[in-house]
Amino acid sequence: MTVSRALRGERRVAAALADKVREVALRLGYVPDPAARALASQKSNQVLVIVPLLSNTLFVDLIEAAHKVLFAAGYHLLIGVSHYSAAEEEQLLRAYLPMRPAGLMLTGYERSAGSAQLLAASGTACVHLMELHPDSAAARLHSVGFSQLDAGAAMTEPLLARGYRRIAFCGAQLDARVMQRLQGYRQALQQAGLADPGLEILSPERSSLALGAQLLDQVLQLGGGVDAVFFCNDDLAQGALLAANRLGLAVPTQIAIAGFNDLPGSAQMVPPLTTIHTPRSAIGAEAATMLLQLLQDQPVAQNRLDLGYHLVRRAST
Amino acid sequence: MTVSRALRGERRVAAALADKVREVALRLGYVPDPAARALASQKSNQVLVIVPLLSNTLFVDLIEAAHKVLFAAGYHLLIGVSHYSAAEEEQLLRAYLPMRPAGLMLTGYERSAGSAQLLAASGTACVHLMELHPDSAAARLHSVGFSQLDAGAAMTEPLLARGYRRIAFCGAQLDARVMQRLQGYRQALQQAGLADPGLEILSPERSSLALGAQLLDQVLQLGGGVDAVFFCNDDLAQGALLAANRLGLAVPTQIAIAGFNDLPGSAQMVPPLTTIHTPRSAIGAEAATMLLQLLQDQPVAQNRLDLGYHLVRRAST
DNA sequence: GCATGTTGGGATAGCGCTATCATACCGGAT
DNA sequence: ATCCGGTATGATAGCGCTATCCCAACATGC
Repeated sequence: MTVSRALRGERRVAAALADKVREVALRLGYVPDPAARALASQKSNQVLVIVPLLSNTLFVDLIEAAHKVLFAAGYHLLIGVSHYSAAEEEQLLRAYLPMRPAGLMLTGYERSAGSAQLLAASGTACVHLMELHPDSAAARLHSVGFSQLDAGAAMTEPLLARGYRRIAFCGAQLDARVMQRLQGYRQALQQAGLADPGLEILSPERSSLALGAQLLDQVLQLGGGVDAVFFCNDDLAQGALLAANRLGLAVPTQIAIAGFNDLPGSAQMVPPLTTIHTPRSAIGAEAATMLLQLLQDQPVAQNRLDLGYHLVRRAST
Repeated sequence: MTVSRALRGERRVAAALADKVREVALRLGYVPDPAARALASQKSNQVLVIVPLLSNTLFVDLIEAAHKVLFAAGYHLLIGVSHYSAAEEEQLLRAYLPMRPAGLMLTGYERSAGSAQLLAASGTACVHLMELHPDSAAARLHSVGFSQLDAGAAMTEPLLARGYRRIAFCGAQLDARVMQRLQGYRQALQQAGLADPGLEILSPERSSLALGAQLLDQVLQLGGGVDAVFFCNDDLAQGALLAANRLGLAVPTQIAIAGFNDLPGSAQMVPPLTTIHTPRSAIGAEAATMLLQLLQDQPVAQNRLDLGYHLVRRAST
């Protein structure tokens, strides 16, 4: 018992004894068995993270930052990929929750009834990423992110201010966050009296460069003097920029193109892409810190942490 | 004991009884505790995968494919990211090996002495990804991939055949696989009597679009009529293509650009990028299958599985 | 008829930790 | 000298499974 306590730093063990224990453990190469720990204490040192995709830098940034904070605190990440499917997410929860993860990090709030039930039944501490919970008074929920709706407006308004009048919106994937950005775009256009549902092009397909090119094509077929396009994601916008290049369309003079997320390649594009920079690493790190506080029964300063975003003006608009 | 056996399908349990057990387990929502299983059986159902990076589609493809095969067999992935650092890899092994993963999937063969020792001491089944082991007779080692050296030559030779004479090589990261591709490039040039160490530009930095642009700059400063550049990675090549576009350099007429790996964006570039397509998903899936055979003590058909690669000729050369 | 499998089911004893309660010890108040 | 509360250490009993041995029941071959 004393060794167990000394190594975990739990309760008080005389400093001299604790040092000796650690020294001997090191010398013998003794490492506590995580399985036995988990069995005896009824909780593991794993934190389950479920992201929609791994092939988007966005989520990788989140994971890397969270890993750094949690690994330093002795926790390990168990990474699940839901492919934007509530059913797959539920399947992952069903598979991983029995491992009694110490905590959870989930993306957004949209999930199946089964998932919600599993989560409630497990009672595991959970932090939600990317989206803030709409109800700021929901004290039981923890979230770190920014307002996707505001960010959508924050891209649209400057475009309006610059004089663009027929601004199309291209969305793919159509997950909750994309729809919120769309909502922000709509509100901004409405406020300017320029709303037109015909300017919205939505596709349920996975976001990609190739799809960006296709969506630009659709925009061009709209006619009616579309002078700017707000893509819900930099992937799409990059694809559109390349397509414009292929078609000999001048950006931004013939058509302006804007994206969202500020992915690595966006600054390199020709012309460089105007986009909204989102603080993925900070979200991952802060969410991990919040989870750690939850796990250690420390008071959490804010259960709804808004990390904002900012507009990055480049030459594509 | 009978329930345990019925649920695992281990040994023979009367079919009727086994069905009944499963039915009751389902009804009660009973799921065996993985920690208790791990403690009693001295092995977990987790497979540790260590990749250099998550921000490269290459490794994500590997992981997704391996996950699919292993998840279906009841195993879970424990993903570690080494950032191309042998020290970080060792740290990950030190953290994760005590969890007694059922198996391991590692990238390449370069690792620290400490890592090698940990691996040997653990005796865990291990499959190596991407690179084939140079010694095909090393029966104890299991690998799935392709010859990086041959692939390097397979890009260089067609360039020579097309009449390019001053072919530069740009490499970043400089991990083992990049160096093998470089070797293939060298051999091809030597065979053609066109070798020139001055045409090699190597940078230890992380591969990125921005670095690709910088490396292209360096190539242009070489002078001497460089007519083609083989980038060790599509990231770099894409960056170079964009940079050429910015500089008003015509590709491929003024300079031809080739990459490696056939990443998603490469076909979308202007002009589309000539590259080597590598079978990442197949490697992940086959490696997982091989590991599964190892875990179930089934005979493994080949302990060194060559999945090849192929040249994708596009307009950038 | 008996030794010799073979097969399905069960009893027992851990796996290596931690929760919990007990105890020893110490200084200070009575 | 006794009592008492607080603190450091220790004894005990599991956590929920599986490895292993055991046994009953029945089949097989000579």
